[in-house]
Amino acid sequence: MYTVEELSKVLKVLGDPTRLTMLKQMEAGEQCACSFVDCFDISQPAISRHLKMLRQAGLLLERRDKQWIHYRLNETSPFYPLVTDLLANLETNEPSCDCEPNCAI
Amino acid sequence: MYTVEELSKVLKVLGDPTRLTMLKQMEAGEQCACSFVDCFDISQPAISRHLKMLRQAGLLLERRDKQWIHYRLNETSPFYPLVTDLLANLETNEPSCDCEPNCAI
DNA sequence: CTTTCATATAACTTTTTTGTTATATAACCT
DNA sequence: AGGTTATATAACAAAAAAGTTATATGAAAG
Repeated sequence: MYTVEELSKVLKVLGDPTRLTMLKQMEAGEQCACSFVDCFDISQPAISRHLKMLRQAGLLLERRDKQWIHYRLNETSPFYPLVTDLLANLETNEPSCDCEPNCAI
Repeated sequence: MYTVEELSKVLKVLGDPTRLTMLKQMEAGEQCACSFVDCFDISQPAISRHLKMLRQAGLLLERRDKQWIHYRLNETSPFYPLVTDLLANLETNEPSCDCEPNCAI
């Protein structure tokens, strides 16, 4: 059971096309932050702030590998079931972002 | 399947404590607009705008009875399953709003 | 050690959201 | 008709969100 405050806070974070697309991409697995920078038409700091919001909502976990930071869905979040359910009903972004990240995965 | 644009738009509308609480109250059935005005600590025009946003997102239907307007969840919305699922996992607001609407229901 | 690359943070601007007060509309009630 | 009640809209102010450029941090590579 979520409280109104905590659920509305998470829904607000989810209610943005950039962040929703980021999550959709992480549905398939870990994503390097650099791949988001390549995919979206906004600046690197803007990407960084979107990721921070998702992290602060507890929806993401990060893993540092050398200079790259990889983000993935936090399966232990109380909102993980909600997130996966939403993503399962979300169309893959067209045209799909097929840019190659310059990290070694 | 929802598109990123339409889902993020609906989640943004849902991502507000006032609107989420309104929906929770409508989970039990139709609610008179006047009862929202009594329940929340914001002005009547603010209530009216929140209801408008929920209506414009297609989440509500309205029924006029004399001077009162009653709102209820739109069961035919493509987002109705999502909304009911969210509300089912949402705590009832404490302290519960037990103000009596002055309409004859 | 200095440069480079990936990412984060700071400072600031623009846009969006949410509230307010004042006013309009619509229905009801003498 | 004229007053009252319920709801909506307009105009505006304050707060929050989302973007930008400039700068900082931290790891890698010469």
